[in-house]
Amino acid sequence: MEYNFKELEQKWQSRWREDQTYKVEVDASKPKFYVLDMFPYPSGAGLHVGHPLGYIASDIYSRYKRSCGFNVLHPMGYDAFGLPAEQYAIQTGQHPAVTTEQNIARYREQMDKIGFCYDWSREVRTCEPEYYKWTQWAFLKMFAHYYNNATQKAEPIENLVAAFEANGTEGVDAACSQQLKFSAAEWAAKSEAEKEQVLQNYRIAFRADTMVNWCPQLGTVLANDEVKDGLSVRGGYPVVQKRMKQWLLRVTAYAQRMLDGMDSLEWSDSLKEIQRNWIGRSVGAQVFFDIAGSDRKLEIFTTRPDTIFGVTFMVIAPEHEWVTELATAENKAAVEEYIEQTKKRSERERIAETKRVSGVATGSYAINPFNGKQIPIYVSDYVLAGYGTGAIMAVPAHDSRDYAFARHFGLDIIPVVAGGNLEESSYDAKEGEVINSDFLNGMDVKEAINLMFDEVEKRGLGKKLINYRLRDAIFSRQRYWGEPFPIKYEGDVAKPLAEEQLPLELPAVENFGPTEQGEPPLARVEGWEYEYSTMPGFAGSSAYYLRYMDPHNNEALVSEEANNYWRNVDLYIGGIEHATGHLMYSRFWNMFLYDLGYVCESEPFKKLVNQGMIQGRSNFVYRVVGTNKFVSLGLRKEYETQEIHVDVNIVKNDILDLDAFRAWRPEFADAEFILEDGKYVCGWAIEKMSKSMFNVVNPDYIVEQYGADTLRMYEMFLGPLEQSKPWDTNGIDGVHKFLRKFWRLYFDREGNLAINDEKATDKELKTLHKTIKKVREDIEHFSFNTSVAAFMICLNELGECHKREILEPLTILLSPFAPHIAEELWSLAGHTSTICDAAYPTHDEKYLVESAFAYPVSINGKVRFKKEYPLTATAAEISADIVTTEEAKRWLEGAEPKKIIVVPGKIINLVK
RNA sequence: GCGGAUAUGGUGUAAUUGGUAGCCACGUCAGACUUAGGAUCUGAUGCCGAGAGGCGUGGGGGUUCGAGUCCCUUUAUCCGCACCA
Repeated sequence: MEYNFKELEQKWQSRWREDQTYKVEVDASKPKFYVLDMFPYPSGAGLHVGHPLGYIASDIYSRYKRSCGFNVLHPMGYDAFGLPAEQYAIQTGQHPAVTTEQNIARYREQMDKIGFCYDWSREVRTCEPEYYKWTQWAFLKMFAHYYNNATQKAEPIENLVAAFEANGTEGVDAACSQQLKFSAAEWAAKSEAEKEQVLQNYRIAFRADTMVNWCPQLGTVLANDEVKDGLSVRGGYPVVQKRMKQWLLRVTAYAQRMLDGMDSLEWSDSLKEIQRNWIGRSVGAQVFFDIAGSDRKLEIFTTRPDTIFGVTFMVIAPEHEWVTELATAENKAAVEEYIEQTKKRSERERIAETKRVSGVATGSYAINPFNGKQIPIYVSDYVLAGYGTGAIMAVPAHDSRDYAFARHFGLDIIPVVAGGNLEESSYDAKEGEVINSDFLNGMDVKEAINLMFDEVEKRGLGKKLINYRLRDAIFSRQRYWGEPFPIKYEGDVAKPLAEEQLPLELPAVENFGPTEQGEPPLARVEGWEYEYSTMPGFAGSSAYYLRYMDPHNNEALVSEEANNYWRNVDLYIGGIEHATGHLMYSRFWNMFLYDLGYVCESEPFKKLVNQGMIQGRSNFVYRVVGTNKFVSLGLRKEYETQEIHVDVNIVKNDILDLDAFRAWRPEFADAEFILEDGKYVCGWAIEKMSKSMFNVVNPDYIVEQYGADTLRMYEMFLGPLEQSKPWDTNGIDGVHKFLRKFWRLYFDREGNLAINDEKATDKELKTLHKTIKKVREDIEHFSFNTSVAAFMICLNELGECHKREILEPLTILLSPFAPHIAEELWSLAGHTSTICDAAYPTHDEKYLVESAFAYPVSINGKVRFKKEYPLTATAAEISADIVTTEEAKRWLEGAEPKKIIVVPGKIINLVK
């Protein structure tokens, strides 16, 4: 019987579907395990061969865990709201719901062919009202809560109102946009609208007038993680800064908890580092500087209060609220012109020109609170409005940016820390002896910083403060294809809908572009009395892992019972590109729900593995310039040639299929070839997988040619999961050959089923148990490439063997990797239940002992011995030969260098 | 500029975590079978050398009986952040 992968893969896929083999329920009798893939955005292009990499890894792990006796939750769904579908709708008039539906069908079809063990009864789609009801619900909860810094958790906004009524802001320590100060009487005197205005300063979901990333081409604002190098991540359009009224989420309230929480997570260090940088915690001092001739005080933030005696000027951002006020009559024109100039520059230009020094004096002066010196105040765009207070004290001697500015404008540079060469550059290091600084002189920098924190506070000039680079997340998008906000307006006052009114469904529209007045598409909907913006892409993906636990519950996001059982994700697999977006928002969202008692774990994803990206491997042909002749790679130097991308699907092992090439495009129909050794060899390069480079390899094509099991194993065999690597179809034969060989183990040379009950030899048992140990350990360590290699070694060692005692455990061992062939062989061996219910084999140590190494130290250090043990030797017998380090030492002193020290496994380290 | 990662045959990679470098594959070469096939099987294959032998994990240095692995230094590539005070 031949290995007919097509037939048997279809057979088992439909059997799994009919039997609902992979459907799971809460089962208190078994330990749970939750394996999750980052759900895909269903784009029109379908899946290419790189997408399933992580899915295959998680599938192998799920099947393995299940086989080890765990109740495994392994769901899949779609992140279905988003920009591309809407952009497509604007161009074609096709409703995003329609194209999304089509794309999902295509994705599902492609995924099914690979044989994943998802519980599809739990599928979620973020664009469906039953799902986004809970996205809106969470938003309402955030609107109704504030973050209490004292208790370090979210609390109902009513508590805050009660506090205001009792004592005003006195004693309130809450996360907010601005520090406010008012008494109980002042609070009582406010109108409803004014009170709401104040509360917006504290709500976790709130509306505010802020600087946003505005993308004119997309017609919407974007969050920081959706902008890269001044361009939108989706589409690559320029982004400008603009002041607008927007919904935001107060993620900054959770900055410290997100930092602390990371200690307990099994994430890669590099990913944790990216999140730490993004949060950007820095400890410093807030200091108020008097302004000469004004009762205003300029508030700044500095991490180097020790350098305050070296301050020679101040700088405020062009967007600083006092800019025009600080500009004196004679400087007003210059300041205003500078502000105008800055406004015109896009974010991208600003980034590109970071080395250019620009700025202008306001004409006003500040007073150094420590030495009374008057220092000029400048405006410059090297100070950012969004960080700290938008104003700095400049210490040119010890900050390179201040140094460049001072040099450019000829300002004083006063050293206050000994070290460096100020003729050339500033001395930024946080070490050395403090000089020119009154009472700080002679101290070490770190000592001085700490003293200054106390000193600033003691003199009433400010206080020690922790600043985060993390910004509150902008939560509205001026787009159609997203969750509507369950918010109405009375005047300018936001009124939330009641929970019972959810979901607020997205209405149908005809035209997906902005209105003539520049309003979002929802403004076109007649009778739409709610917010016109919709929620951003990350809204729907922030809590989807919770919904999978209980996807059809209409009473709660997730029932307490389901949540207490499944708790959180044990293994999360996905791309690193979500490091600062989804993975931050999800943690924030989950922590918020945890504070409110809706979920039982504060961290959503215990262990996270980032699979690498699969790049494309392009192939080239070389056309002799001006002809329709194509020259093979090795001979191209002899001609003047032009390199042309050729479809990788008509190239095999870099050899071009000449007929397929002629048929590929009409202009090549009468192509001639200059061959080497009768073949046309193509050139190649590693590039991004994209249609324009003809290097997209479709998984369906591979499944068609080799079968899903081969695709699964080959993707794993390609290299370590975390590593990015090019897709290279050359080499897939090796894996396919392995599966065919595995298949043949069950049959004799005539093709008859030949599995028998003969007793296995020690050698065969040794091979089996070695393989079991290796494969199990490799799966646990996500080292799937080496486990595939272990299977191949096993087969090479086994040769021809039809023994049930060997084949059955091997088949179970293989089943997570190649489930279809394993199922088929399992049933051929006479089993009626599916193989995924079979217990995963465990190894027996007694078959593993083979040989031991010894490295005694001879006089010249060159002697090495190896001792072989018979297969039947036990670990105990080998241990008897071990000479401990102490004994070895004594023995070495006796200078008998040829004696052997034997150590199985671990080798002892000898000291001469 | 700051932070992180990586570097091993013609190619993808492996190495008991300091212990025989190159497992397993691809590719290549040779052979077998064969109504020449993109099938199957066997063998060889790091480099130099006829050989003995020598060299060899990006480069240089160090620790060690012993280094791909640890330390210092340097180069290249990739990723993240980037006027964050």
